[in-house]
Amino acid sequence: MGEVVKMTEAVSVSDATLRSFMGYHVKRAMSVLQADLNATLKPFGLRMVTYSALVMIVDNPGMRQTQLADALAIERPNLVVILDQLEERGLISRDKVPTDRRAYALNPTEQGRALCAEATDANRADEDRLLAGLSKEQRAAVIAAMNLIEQGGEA
Amino acid sequence: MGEVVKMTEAVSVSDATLRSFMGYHVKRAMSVLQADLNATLKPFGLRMVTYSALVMIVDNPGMRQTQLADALAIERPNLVVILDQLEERGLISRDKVPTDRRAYALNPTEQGRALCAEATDANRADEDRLLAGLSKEQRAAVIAAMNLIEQGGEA
DNA sequence: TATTGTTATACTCTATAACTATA
DNA sequence: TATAGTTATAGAGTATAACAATA
Repeated sequence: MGEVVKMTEAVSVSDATLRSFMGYHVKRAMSVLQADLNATLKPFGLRMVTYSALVMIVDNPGMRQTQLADALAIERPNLVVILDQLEERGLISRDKVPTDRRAYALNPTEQGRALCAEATDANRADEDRLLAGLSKEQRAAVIAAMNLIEQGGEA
Repeated sequence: MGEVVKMTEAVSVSDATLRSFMGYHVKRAMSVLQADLNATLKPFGLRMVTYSALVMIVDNPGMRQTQLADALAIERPNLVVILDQLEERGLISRDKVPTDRRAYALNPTEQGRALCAEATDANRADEDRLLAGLSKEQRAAVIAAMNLIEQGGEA
């Protein structure tokens, strides 16, 4: 350990270098978005992942677990626990596929559809509040930029 | 704009509902940005967090651990391990503060400053590549939007 | 042999309580 | 009492190998 060099008091901290990096800002924004989203979803007994999985199953009834894992960009083993939770709560069912006895067809229950619709409305309202300072065009521009970044990673 | 995420067989999966949510896109973009950034930092023996901490210390020599934790929005206990790594590699030092014997002043070493500059250059080049499809104005607009989201979370 | 869903496991990241030594 | 740094720990999130049943 060193000797005495410097001291800081009630001083402002400069993030001059980091501020010019996109990753820095996206990480911080993501942190807020995720916390906000999870708080909104909590009354429904859902988290960001479980909600995303439920939405996908409602939008694509009959899909298989491997498809869902690919679509959500998560690993198959990690999806199992998520689906267990949704199934235990009676929001989805794993139905046997007659043409392939290894696979399950994922389907939403009536309750699952209803909860999904409510959660989606709550979510929409929450994001509208959070993004109130942005015009529809600005919002679309940000989403386009995010998509571009996502594509760039594959190249 | 396509709604198709992936083709596992002859079947397309629709993410129509999720596509309209900002959180969905920011999460996916963040995943790419972080993977990309960490790959760029690997040759320097740094990760995203250790790099961020190093940059902050270089930009704000003498700052204390509590200040740094606040600035990076991470918990104090988690910062300890990060600083341990930077200190073991001789990139920073924890120097005693004469006016407060509880605290340490964080300072970069010469080696730390040098590595920080190299890593920052590599980072800049990497982000320029990833964001090549965006004009400077578009980039600034995205960063402004991210800042707005970050502020909104506090309200 | 390859694939579907599963189990077990491990590694990172993050969050909280409580300790020590100072203030 | 309160604060700075630390320790221990627990919870998410994420990644890989390997297994049983089936293709």
